[in-house]
Amino acid sequence: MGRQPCCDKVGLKKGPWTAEEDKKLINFILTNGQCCWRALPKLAGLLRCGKSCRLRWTNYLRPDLKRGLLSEYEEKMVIDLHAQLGNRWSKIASHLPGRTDNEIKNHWNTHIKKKLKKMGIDPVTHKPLSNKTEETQAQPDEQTHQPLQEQQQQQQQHQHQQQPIPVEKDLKFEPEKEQNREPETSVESSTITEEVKEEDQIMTPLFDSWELMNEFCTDEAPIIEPNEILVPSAPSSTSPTTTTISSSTSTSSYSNSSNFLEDLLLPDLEWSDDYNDTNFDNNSSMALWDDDFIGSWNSLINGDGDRKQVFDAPINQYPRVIMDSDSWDYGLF
DNA sequence: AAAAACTACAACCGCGCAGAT
DNA sequence: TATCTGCGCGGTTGTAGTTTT
Repeated sequence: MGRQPCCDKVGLKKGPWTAEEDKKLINFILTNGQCCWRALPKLAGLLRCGKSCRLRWTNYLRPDLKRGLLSEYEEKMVIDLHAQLGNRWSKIASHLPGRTDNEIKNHWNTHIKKKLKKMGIDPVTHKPLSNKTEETQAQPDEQTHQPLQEQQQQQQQHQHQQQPIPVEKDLKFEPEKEQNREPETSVESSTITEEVKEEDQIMTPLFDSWELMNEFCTDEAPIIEPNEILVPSAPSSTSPTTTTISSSTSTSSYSNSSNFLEDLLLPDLEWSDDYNDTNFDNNSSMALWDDDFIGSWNSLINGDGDRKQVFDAPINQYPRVIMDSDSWDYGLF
């Protein structure tokens, strides 16, 4: 009958994670991969519920995460996607590799909302704010927020002009469609989209195509097995070859010890023999953990300075993560 | 210098869905 | 088929850090 409960919650620790706990979690996942979250805490020696472990891993410790503030480009993406999808943060996050739904949600609530309001845009409807809507609609709408596109669909349905677009269609980010929007329904959105499109051209090397991005979903990423983790070991002038990742910093008030991952039972993290044999061209070779990324993670975990600064680089300088389905086929993951 | 107010974000909570039994 | 759990999602809370008074 059914399954065992997630956790008995008795004697389980709550609140901020400590460096020690992070160490255990990382260590366990790197060694064993992600197994079922329910069993993980026990196996990893953690007094946490599986849910908490999953959250900690997916939102903070996962190696393919970008850290730091969202770039302007990412912000625009979020705004545009929010106009289409509403508060479906995980869907929005799936379009922004390396970003988590939690991160985007927080950023939306703390930064973007204010920004839009300042610009005179209703962050809920993405329409220009009138005094009336600002005062009387903002709060109630928040509860019953409908994505702009859905509102449009309803309008369209109402007008019997065309068949409704299936909701799932929303999940595809289609810049072309943006252009076809009726101006009065997405003034800001289309403006943003145009800017995004401009940037898109610049960003093409990162996001090979919108199609590619649409297909990428962090949630769909295969489980990373330890023997599948690729870490460059080739000498680099800019980054040490060591894969040592040291003590983490976070709100969990980590120690400044730089020996964090020295203690980890890291699997042999070496170049895969296949690494240079992939069909990626060398200039755009991708790895889960490339030099820059390892450096960034080192910085993050070492706590050397403001972690936000570590990633305060243009998006095209972010470490790349596997995001095209072909990659899975070549044993990189 | 200290207290209050504000900000940012990690973490928690509760719910719903999908799948296991 | 019914029951129950695992997991993921979105909303909310707690708290550390920062700024203002």
